[in-house]
Order: sequence, then structure tokens, then C-alpha cells
Amino acid sequence: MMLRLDAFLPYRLSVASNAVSTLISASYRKRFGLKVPEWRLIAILAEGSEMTPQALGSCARIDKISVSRAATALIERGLVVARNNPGDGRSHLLALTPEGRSLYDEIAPLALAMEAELLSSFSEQEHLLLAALLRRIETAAGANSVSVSI
Amino acid sequence: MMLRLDAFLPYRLSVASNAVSTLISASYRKRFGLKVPEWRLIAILAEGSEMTPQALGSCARIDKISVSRAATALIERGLVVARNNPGDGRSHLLALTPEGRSLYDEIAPLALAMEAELLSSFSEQEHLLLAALLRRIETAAGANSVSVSI
DNA sequence: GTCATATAGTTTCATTTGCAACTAAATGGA
DNA sequence: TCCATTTAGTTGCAAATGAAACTATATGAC
Repeated sequence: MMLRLDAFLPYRLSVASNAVSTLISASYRKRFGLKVPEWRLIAILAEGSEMTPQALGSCARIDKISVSRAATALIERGLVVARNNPGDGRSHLLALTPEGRSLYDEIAPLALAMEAELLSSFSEQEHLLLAALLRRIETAAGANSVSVSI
Repeated sequence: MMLRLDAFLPYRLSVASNAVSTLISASYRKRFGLKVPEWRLIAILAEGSEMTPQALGSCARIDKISVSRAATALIERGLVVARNNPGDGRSHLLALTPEGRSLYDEIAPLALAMEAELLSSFSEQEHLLLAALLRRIETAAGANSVSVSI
């Protein structure tokens, strides 16, 4: 019985993900002082409307503790605001402030440029293929789509 | 300017990698009390012969601090032995003990079975394609192949 | 309405990780 | 040879992460 670590998918996936994540998160951090969960919350809030921490966590695949910490940091920086959730007193609704939106407007093009750089040797078809294969792996690994979204 | 997090490759890669890693590392941990870096060292040592911590780290893509800690844990458990490195007094050579080897012999089939399970919906071609695409991403992200190996 | 149970989010504490400082040995130039 | 510099690996300390306990509110049985 022999296993070549080098050809072992979980290993390859981890190495690729770490390489990309290190590269990109260093950039968020250095230029904008954002950690990955903070950036994800901003990205999700920029896509849609206000939402609860729970919904955010489910969209961004972040556990509730990290959502709480990231939201606290963003609120302190004035990038996000919380208002009471009229439907549930335990919860609240988070939204980008204008400052948060304008930070997003600055980051998003850079993030897309970094993605484009990473994928520069890929055809559009290869890009889509990779995304599709990753989704299948994710499903197989039971990243049980928490799809609470709305 | 709009970025769909959902379609953003670094995000997809991170989610897929975390899902797989959570699944597999929980299994190493629960059944064998091994953390990921410990498992990687064992896998690399099982593939080849004795080597220095530096070579191990470079093969397994683990920084020297984590190699040091993982090696210490494995030595304490009697899974690995260290002997002096005749060529360099600052360093030493690590190798699996018979116990380490037999632990490997137990884990490897399970690891391969988990991989097979994850890839059960993939054709051989898709599997190879995914691996190749991941390597290209890794290269693009400058996971600058530390290839010190030997 | 009242109480038991469940859920949203936060906080506390223990563990893990990562950087920087450290020790020890190797290398290379004078 | 001697000293300055570099490299291998470890350790100590601070920051990050994760699990469990906690607070506050909601829900549902009675």
C-alpha cells in the first residue's frame, strides 16, 4: 500500500488553496487592513441588501463566531452598520455604510484583477471547468450547502 | 464594478479545500491522533528514506516551525526517530520507526478510500484534469516550488 | 399566561499558529 | 586561524482560532 502525497487530492487542494489564499489575503490585509472573513462579509453585503449575521455566515461560509468578530471590527471601523431586526429581537440586520461601499468599490476591481492574473493562462472554458470541478468536490465533501441565504 | 463572491475563484478554492480538509483531518485526528502536518511528515517519510527536517518541510510544503513541532510530537510517540546528520551537525535525519511504518500502513488505505469517495463521481480523466488545473493555479500563485527535495 | 426548550449572537478560555529572537554549527574571507 | 556572516532548528511570546458557556429572545406545549 503506497500513497504518493504529491498525487493525493486533498494535499494538492490544500497546497493550491493556501498559495492563493496567502497571496490574496496578504493583499487585503496590507492595503485595506481587512482579514479574510471581513472581506467576505463586505463582498456579500455589497452584492445584496442588509442581512442578519446568520444569513451572512451562511452565504460566506463562515461560522457564527467569526461572523460576530468580523462584524464587530467592521462596525468599529464604520464600514458596516447594525440596526434592530424588526422580525427577531435576538438578531440584527447588517448593512454596508457609504464608507463600506466605497471601500468595496476600491477592493473589488483589485480582487478581480488578482483573480485574472491567477487565471491568465486559463481559457474561459478551463476556468469554468475548474469552478465546476471544485463545486463537485465541495458537494462530495458535504460542505452541506447551508443555503439559508434568504 | 461588481464581484460575485460565489463565482470568485479564490473563494471557491478556499471553500472546497476547507470542506475536504475538515473532513479528512477530523478522521486523522479521531482515529490516529494525528494533526495534518504530522500526517504529511509520515506520508513523506514512508515514500522515501530518512531526511532532514528541511527536506521534509520542502516536500510537504510545511514551514520549519511546524515541521519541528510535528517531528517532536512524532518522536515522543515513537513513530519517528532522529539520528545525527553526518553531513551537518546543526541538523539531523528523521525516519519512520517500525511503529510509524505500521501506523502509515493503517492510514494510507483509509486516506486513499476517502479520496476515492470524494472523487467517486469523477472519471479518471476529470480527476487528472482537476489535479493539473490545481497545479497550474498553484504555480501561478507562486507557491514557489521549494523543490530542495534532494 | 407560564414554563421548558430552542435559537441568535457574544464572550470567555484553552489551544493553535506564526513571528521573532535565540542557540548551535557551517561557511568563507582576511 | 579567526572572525563575520549565513543557515538549521528550537523556543518564547503574542495574535488568531475554536469550543463551550453565557445572555437574551423566541417558540411551543400546556
